[in-house]
Amino acid sequence: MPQGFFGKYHSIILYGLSLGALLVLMKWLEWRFIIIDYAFEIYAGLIALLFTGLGIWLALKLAQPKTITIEKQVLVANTEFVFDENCLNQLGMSRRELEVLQLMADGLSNQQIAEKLFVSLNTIKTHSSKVFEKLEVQRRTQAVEKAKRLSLIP
Amino acid sequence: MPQGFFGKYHSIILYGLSLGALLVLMKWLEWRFIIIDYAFEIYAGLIALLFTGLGIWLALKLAQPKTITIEKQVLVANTEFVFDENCLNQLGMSRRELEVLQLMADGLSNQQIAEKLFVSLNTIKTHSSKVFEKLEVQRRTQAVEKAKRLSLIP
DNA sequence: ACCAAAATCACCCTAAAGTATGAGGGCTTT
DNA sequence: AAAGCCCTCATACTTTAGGGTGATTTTGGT
Repeated sequence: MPQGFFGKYHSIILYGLSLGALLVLMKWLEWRFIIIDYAFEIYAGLIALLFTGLGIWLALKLAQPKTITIEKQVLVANTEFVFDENCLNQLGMSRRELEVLQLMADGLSNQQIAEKLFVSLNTIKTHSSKVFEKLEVQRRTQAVEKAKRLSLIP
Repeated sequence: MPQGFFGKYHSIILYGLSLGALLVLMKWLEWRFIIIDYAFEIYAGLIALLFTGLGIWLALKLAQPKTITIEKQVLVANTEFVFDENCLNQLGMSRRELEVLQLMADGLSNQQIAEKLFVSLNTIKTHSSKVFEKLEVQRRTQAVEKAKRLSLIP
């Protein structure tokens, strides 16, 4: 702010300085040639100047800065994955179905998923079918692709 | 410049005019009614108050708002995809095989890939088998997953 | 022009995936 | 208590995927 301050408010500062210079000049003239009749006006001017400056200073100091949020797009290789539960509910997907979907995305076969979850192959088939329905896809590769797009899985 | 001058510095001009007007007013008041001992102090206080307010107003009007720029990082899905040709050659993957792999990643069935590439289903099967060999996987879901990890496909 | 790699296709077979339907038990909501 | 959802499992069937082998044609490079 130090150098920016003069840059931004140089008009006001110059105004102040010139007014001050003018007053000094007038005072000098007054002293030189004129009787001090206008002392009051001069003082008033000085006070006005001073407190104008004070007001400006106050305003600049106390003004709460406006925050401008600039969204900077950053390409991140692998972002922290935030699970979109809203989307999950919206699709009506159950926990178990999501679990199966995740394992599907890991490239496991239905048989492997069944073993991993200690259920039968048929159960996994049922789950995967429902997942395909809810994701409106026909194949597991499509399901995985779509689930990733919807942030259901990393 | 004439109207531009006023446009740029009208605040300053108004300030000057109002200062002058105030002085005249006070002088007039002084003449008219009051001879008080502490007239000067009162006037000075009024002036200080008034011009402090004026300064504040000026600062708020003229100063471009103090801004705090917050750069919010927006995570953008890896738009720029840099294809790793080295890896491709290292694996001994051919163009056509990569093409099949890409379509596989889009969730297409072998039949759909065959239609899209104007070749027979058996050809696609041959290609996909070779892809699986070279990627050392057993299923297409695994192939897609690994290919993405290796930056062979977006 | 030749060789190697790539691309194409076919056939057969098995495994896996996917569809459809039904059914029973557990849980929550109404 | 009934309704509804979820999870489970089964059976039967169709489709797709994948492995293996072999063959022909294109293509790219020395």
